[in-house]
Amino acid sequence: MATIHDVARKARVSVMTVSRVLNRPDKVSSKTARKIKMVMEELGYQPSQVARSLVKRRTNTIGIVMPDIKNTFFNSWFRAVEDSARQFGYTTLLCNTDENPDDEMKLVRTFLSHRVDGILIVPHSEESVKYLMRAKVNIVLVDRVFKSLEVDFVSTDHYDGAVKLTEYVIGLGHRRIGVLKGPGILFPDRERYRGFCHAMSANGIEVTREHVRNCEFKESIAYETVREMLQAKSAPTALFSFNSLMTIGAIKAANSLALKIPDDISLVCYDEIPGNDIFTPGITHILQPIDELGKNAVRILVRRIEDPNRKLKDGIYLKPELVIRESCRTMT
Amino acid sequence: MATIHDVARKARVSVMTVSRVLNRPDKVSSKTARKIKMVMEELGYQPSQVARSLVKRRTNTIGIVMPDIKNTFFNSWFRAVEDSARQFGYTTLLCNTDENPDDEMKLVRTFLSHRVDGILIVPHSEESVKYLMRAKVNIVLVDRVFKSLEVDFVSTDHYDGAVKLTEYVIGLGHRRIGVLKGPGILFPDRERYRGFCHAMSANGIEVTREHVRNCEFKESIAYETVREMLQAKSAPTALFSFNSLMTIGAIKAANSLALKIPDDISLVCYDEIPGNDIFTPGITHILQPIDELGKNAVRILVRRIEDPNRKLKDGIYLKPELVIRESCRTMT
DNA sequence: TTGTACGCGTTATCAG
DNA sequence: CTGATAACGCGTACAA
Repeated sequence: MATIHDVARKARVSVMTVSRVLNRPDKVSSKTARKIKMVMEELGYQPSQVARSLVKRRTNTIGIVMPDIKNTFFNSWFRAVEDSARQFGYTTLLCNTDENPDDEMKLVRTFLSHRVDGILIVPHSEESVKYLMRAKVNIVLVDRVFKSLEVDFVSTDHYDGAVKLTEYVIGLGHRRIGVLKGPGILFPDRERYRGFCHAMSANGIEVTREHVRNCEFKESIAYETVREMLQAKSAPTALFSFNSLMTIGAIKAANSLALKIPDDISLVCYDEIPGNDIFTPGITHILQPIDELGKNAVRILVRRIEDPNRKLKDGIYLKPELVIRESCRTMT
Repeated sequence: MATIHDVARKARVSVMTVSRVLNRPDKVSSKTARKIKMVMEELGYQPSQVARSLVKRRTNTIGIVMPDIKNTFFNSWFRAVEDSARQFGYTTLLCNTDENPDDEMKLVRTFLSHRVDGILIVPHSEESVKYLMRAKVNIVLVDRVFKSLEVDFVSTDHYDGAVKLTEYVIGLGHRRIGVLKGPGILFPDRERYRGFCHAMSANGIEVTREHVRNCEFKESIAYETVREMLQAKSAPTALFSFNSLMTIGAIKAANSLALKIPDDISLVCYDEIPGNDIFTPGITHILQPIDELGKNAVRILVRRIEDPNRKLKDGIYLKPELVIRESCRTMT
């Protein structure tokens, strides 16, 4: 691949002049500029970002660390991220952690060695975030917040979403509401549960242990759990699933028992499951402002890249939206 | 961020020795090696890939260019790609083209300037591919093949898939089969249509113009088209949709006319639509070997990176699979 | 308006 | 086994 020297030689000017038509086009006579551009074209010259990065100490890249791009939520989010990043002139490096802390740490290290200008991370472990902070890397946490850490973050108001969803279900007359939650390690999981409990007690309904289940955010576990719950004597009349995978497990469980949604069991969940707009019944769910989550994450990261010493930490919670479909029946 | 010089100074050795513990650990006494490693740890030193890239002329990155990561097919594919790329020691840069040739060209240029070691591209335009070839970049075409170009590629045998699917429908007794295809610009589109036509004529069925429609791979157009087709006097009894978006449009069209799948209209398609494993009726479809498509693309690209002068061009077509669900009725 | 000299962080070469 | 020196391709003073 041609270098700036090749261009300079062929155009019979110094490399500096070539460099200038790239960076300070006004500082070079339009005549030589034209000639140089021609030569660049002929040679198919593309300035080397790697050389440029070395001297400018900026790579114009940002690293994205997430659990799994196959998850609808994450790929939609990434799409918004890539679009805005590109507008700001950044290229995105992407990798998946599968919620594995070791991989997460390794990947973070890899990004560091690539000298990305900043990192957008949907973290699983606090370790990698702390590591990044010690390394003074520009970083924005997405979705999962660690309140004890002084970092920029963008997340959804999961508490609010859970309240909205729970109150909707309660409003329909349900009292025995089953909850499919995670192990309570991640921030969104805890917030959603907090929101659920709040809405319940605010309506004078007791949260019973047997109806609150840890499904590990896994389809298979949710499937078994729901099958068991629905066959119990005091089975819940409605289910609140905290995550798409668990929702899918729940639907399959209901199907396997030949229970109809919403006639036999009502179902609501966080996030939209794939195909929800196509098939019936559509599941009533909490829709996160995914695009905004992406745009804001990039906006905040770019601001920090441009002003690394900025004292103020930005942390925002965006409001989610209740999308009502046909998965709940009214209890009379 | 600490440099190799900082480490060298603090460990009271030359930078060369530090460099060696990273690259030729055997060429340095274990004693000094240990000391140096300690210092690296203390300083949180991460070797700079950008400096390293400059001298080695290798960035250990590969660029992925695709239409849209939100498409299930592409995000699954990318996942397989990222996994294998990482195993080979590469980090992935990812961007979306939305099938826009101008964006595609720009993004390709950006990747070039970042000096990626190779590019995996699901191309829309032949232009960008030619450009890449002229620039002598290592490149593997994925899914969309340009037969006139001497490039490595990995694709599915779309012809074979279309034949299988069409014969299945014909075997069920259908004769009036509607086709929702694209404009015939892209390779898979053309191959699928070729396969369809072959299967039809092999069974002595004429392909009628009115049942072959160009839907531009868009949900909205497919929706309108299918509504129109289904209301015609000699409406098809079965529909073959070439792509997920069009399939969704078709389902919505059938729903809007209160036509049941498969009772009133049978439907088959290429690729699995989101949620197909959850809802009923599941749509009978052609499943591409997505993971293999990803793994092989990386494998071939890596081989070319390691041996850029390799004369032989690798081109492989993987066989797709017919997945039978409940979206077709038998014609008696 | 254009050019010279140096540095960015690493590795390769060649001595010691 | 270890070190000095010269690249790698480009941008930034500072000169001319």
